[in-house]
Amino acid sequence: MDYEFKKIEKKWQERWNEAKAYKASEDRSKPKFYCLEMYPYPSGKLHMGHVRNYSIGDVLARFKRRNGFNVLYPMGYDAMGLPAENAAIQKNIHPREWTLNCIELMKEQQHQMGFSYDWDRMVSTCLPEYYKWNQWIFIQFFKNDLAYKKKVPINWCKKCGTVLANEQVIDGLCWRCDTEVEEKELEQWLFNIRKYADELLDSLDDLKEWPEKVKLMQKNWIGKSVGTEIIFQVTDSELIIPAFTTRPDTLFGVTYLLMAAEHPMIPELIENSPEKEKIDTFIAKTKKKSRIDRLADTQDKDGIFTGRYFNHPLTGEKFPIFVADYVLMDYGTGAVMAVPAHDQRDFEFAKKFDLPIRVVITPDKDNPLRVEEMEEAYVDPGMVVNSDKFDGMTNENAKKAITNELKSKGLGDFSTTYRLRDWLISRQRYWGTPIPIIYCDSCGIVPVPEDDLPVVLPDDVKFTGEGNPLDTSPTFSKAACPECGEPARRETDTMDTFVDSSWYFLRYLSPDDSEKAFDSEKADFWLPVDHYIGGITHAILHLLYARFFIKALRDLGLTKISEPFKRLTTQGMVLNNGEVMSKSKGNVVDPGKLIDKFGTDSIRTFILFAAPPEKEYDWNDDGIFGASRFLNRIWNMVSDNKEILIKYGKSETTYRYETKEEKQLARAIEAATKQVTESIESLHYNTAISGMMELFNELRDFITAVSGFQTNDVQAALVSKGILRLLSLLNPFAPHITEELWEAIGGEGFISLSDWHKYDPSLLATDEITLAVQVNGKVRGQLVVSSDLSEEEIKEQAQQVPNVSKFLNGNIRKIIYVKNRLVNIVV
RNA sequence: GCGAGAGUGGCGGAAUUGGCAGACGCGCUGGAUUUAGGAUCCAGUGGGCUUACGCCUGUGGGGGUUCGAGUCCCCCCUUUCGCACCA
Repeated sequence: MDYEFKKIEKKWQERWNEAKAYKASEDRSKPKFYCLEMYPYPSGKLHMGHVRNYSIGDVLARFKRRNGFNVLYPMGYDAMGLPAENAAIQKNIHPREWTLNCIELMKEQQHQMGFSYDWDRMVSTCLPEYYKWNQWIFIQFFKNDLAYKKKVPINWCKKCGTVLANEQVIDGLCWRCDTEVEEKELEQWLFNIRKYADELLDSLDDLKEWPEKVKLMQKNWIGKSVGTEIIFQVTDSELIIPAFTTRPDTLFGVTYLLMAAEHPMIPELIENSPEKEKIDTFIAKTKKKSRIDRLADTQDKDGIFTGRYFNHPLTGEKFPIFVADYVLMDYGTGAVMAVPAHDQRDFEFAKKFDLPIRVVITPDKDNPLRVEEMEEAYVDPGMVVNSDKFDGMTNENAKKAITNELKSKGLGDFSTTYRLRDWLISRQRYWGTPIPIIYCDSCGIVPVPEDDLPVVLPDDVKFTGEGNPLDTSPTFSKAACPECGEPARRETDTMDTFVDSSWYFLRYLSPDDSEKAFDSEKADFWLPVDHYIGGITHAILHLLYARFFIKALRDLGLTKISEPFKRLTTQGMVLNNGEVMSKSKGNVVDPGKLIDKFGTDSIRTFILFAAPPEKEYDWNDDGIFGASRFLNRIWNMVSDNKEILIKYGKSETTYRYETKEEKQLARAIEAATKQVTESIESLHYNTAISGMMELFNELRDFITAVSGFQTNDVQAALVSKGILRLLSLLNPFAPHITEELWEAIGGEGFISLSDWHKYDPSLLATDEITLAVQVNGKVRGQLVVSSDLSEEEIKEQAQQVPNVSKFLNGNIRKIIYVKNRLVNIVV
């Protein structure tokens, strides 16, 4: 008979609510612990990924609370974004209505899961009370040169009339209407994240409790590269072309120069070229294929001679200038010095266009590389040759020497470039934060005065699926210039929703504050977040943006901290048959149905037991029966032993345990406490649960083996202690059933707010130890000895073990004893 | 191509500093019991050999270090993830 989980779970959720059991405040008498989960996009339905994410966090929050921490554990909704707008288009429902409805549904399911959030702190980013502060922060950024407007290339869908994010371009086509995406230049708003590139990179080292993998991904994304910028003089011209290189040591091996098709200097360079038309065609072709084909054929290099030459900065020699499709405008300077002997791409290009190849680095100076014999570029370190006065240097030394030479002649300098680009935040969409800017013909770009915030999203808009709905509002874009009062135009772009999520964890600290974005004092108290849990999918973008925000806010004097998240756990995805769960694949497992069938305690216990948090988990329905059975067995064990639990439950009496069974159970209780405690701390919830299962098995074995224990004070108290301990340890995982059983046996208050047990190491010690006895590393028998026996005696006894002696043959070379573990006899 | 992980029973997964591989659960097999439930309880469960005590073998493959290797070192294979012409 299953216990009545539905009734019980509802009962305790209501009790916790009424008592505001998990409310957090700035109580300075206890150490603080900020436990944060990545807030969800409110799709309306919880999916298994959410269940896993929040179960991980909830166990931690409950554990820390019971260990004397003042725990802040909030929840909110990342409520702006495209799905709401699509719902508006498809179902003719306003995004706000759709979103708020979804939030209610989602919140209801989270309540059902029994997560111990402080719901009074809930935040929804789609409300003007929240996005007002996005706008306020934007204005602070704008005033401090962290937000600026610039013409940038973007993905443009003509049919939808909107910009697309890179992820929304699929095989060069618009994800929604399959129209070919154009590259276009548009005036867009950007955040100057590059200003923080160095700090974002360097302080990764301070994040000791982040997964290396995530830090590495961020490092690669920032892509810092140190080198030299060299100025190349165009022959018979005043024009100069700067090029960035990480290999200034190969400067004497340069035999041509390459420029990106988008390079702004090209029109001037080819102005008078007889081949102008051909070059233009090539450039047009290259620009068009950019994103689409560049990904497809990264091997085939193509280019065209511009008809122009440059003079080598140190030798004065004349070399040709090419336009090449593999040179990118948005990295470095958009121009590259080509060294075919020491760069594989240049090598291939030189072969194709029959350009000279000059060896300037060689691995062995007595036996230099021969161009004729080279089948690929030599890119490793070596000795400098054919480089005038730099010959004989190691190439590492030559990097500095050659750069210094260039520097002294005003032809170059040390330089650093980054792969990281500034963060483009403009979106031509409705359901986001309006960018608080007004364009005035006479005053230019003017921020909305802070007193006029928020700039609220208008309702008089049409959702047609084409263009920015904000442009359809007859009123929104009309505004008076804040400076001169003349009629002006309001910005209709909205912000990327990653802006919302870059600081929401600060808003939780004072969600109802109408005076400021967040309370700096509270931020100093609660931040950094002690443990942040979320999907690996956000390893780069969200986590990098949030780190950037905190640093920027710090420099604005609003917070003292430099890193928002102290410890990070990226939980693995929940798959189904090896595939991501998605509506289109029809393989979504609905947690709602499972809650209904098994109860939330079983689901929580199961999902945490199934695999360690960081690992992917391929969903399998069967396993959940195990968790459900486990809880039912505990329920029955408590019911069967109710009398002794009520009688001995609160007893503090300590007893001496005499029998083997008593000693074993007493020890198992402490061992489980130790294991569960340590496993939770290291987030190995699966082994924590197996530890509790072992304790249960020990209790069951004791109850079965020792008849009449109910009437024996020592034994009844021991069983009672064991069961209570089990409930206590289980509570963070299965909070409802444990509260109910706790109450049923006369426990006072909430078990979820009771003190966590410290294990007693003295009870862990045994007076008998079992050793494995090996001969030449192979286990041949076992030896049970008293724990105070000397090493000599143990070695002696080991030889007498029945199955061991026959392998000895009398010639023992060595005996190795590993304390409490084994004896290995080498013959 | 570059970078970072991961390979353990039928399955999910355990294994302190190198120290009895397979904890715990699922599944499966056999048994008990029952107002038949995905119930409960007991026993078994890596492979091979053996009537049995036991023996051999076994953590992707191949070498090595060691009294002893899932764990450390070298080479290879498979696989997942990230980046992908970054000058």
